[in-house]
Amino acid sequence: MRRKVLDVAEVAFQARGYHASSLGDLMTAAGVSGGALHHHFPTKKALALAVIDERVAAAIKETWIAPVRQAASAREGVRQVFEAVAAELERQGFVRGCPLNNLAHELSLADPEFRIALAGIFAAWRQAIADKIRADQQEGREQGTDPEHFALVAVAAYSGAMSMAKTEQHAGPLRDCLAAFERSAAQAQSSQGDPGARRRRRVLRRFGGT
Amino acid sequence: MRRKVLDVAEVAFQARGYHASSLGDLMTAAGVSGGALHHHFPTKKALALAVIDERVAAAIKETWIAPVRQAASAREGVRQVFEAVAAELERQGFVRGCPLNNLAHELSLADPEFRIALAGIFAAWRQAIADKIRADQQEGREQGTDPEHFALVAVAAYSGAMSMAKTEQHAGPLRDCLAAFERSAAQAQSSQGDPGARRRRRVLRRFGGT
DNA sequence: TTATAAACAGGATGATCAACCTGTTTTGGA
DNA sequence: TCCAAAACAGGTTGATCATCCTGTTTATAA
Repeated sequence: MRRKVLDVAEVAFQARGYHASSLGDLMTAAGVSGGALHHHFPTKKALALAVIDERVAAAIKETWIAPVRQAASAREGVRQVFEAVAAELERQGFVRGCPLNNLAHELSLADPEFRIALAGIFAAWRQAIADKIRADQQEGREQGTDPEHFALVAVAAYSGAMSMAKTEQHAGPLRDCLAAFERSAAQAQSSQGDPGARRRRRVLRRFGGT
Repeated sequence: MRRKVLDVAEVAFQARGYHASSLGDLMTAAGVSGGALHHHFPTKKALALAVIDERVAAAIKETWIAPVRQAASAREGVRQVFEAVAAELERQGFVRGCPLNNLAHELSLADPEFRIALAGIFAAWRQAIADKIRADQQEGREQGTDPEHFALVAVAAYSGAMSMAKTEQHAGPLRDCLAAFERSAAQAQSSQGDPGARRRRRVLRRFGGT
């Protein structure tokens, strides 16, 4: 019952937003009485916090954190996620937007508890990518890359591209962002002829080695 | 009177969002009677459309489009805007987020008219940056850059970084994004040792020149 | 079996909302 | 000066909202 309410609330908050989703709507959609809902979630805010902590965080983990960890490298992981999300949007023919960003925009300024919960998910998201960059570096790749900067730009570009994709109802921005990312990756690879980068890599391989 | 209502609505929609701002709040804040408000804006939706068309579009023009056009180059313009916005946020000590993105997330799926109005602003924003890249190219710069890709990534990175800045209530993400951008620009410049790029530049300078 | 609490039902409540409507005032042109 | 239209006032309406309250059922453990 609690699970069903969370299912319905997750979908409704994602599709219509927090304020536009009334508890009456959720009760009807979930087939739940007011008493039951009030028992599990005394207030609407409590319900939203549960959705954020249990569902939105899980969505980021499944969509982003796990694939990036499993990928051959951070760049390859980011590329795969962009590709997978764009493909899924094209398959669905509809863009609902990023669950985290959708709620972050509506609720970050509404209540400090919302804001902190949402900020924590952003932080975990970025850290997973930065950690992957650091792992790459320990294996000799990505010597000139700042892990935090890379993670921030990846998350920011994804979030912003998804914003536009949602507004335009088209996966194009995600595709273009992916294309730009791949082009810059190719450029970075070709510019490894940069003498500074090559020297730095040798040094770090010797000093930071296994 | 109409102007005062728009002023108040712009601030309220930005700070609390569309659904969380009641017409009663706006009437009180603007010192306007219900009849006056209903006279100028028959429905709440009409008011929101006016805010989008007249205020949000103007904000993007002032903050982004005009500075980019006036800048020495597209990259320099983007850099300046990031710098100016980050400095302003640090001065205010509070992050309200990007007006366009705030409304885009809340309203894009709520109503097709909202969505189309918002998508138009995004398109104009991107086109101004892409046009500046093309102008740069006619002057011999940015030969290897795709104008649309560059514009999309700039807007996406800004939007996403601002999302995080709003959620974290800190300008850090904007600063980090700017730092990553400047680093990649330096890298791109150093990799202009790429023989193809150098040759292309000479050719275009001769052909497209003044 | 019985005691106890959790889970749930269904409705009541007061507040708030957007929209609307009927008058009154102000403005601008003839 | 006169008239018509725009601008505005102030209150009403019916709907909807989140919350809460009183019972009833179900599960758990002694």
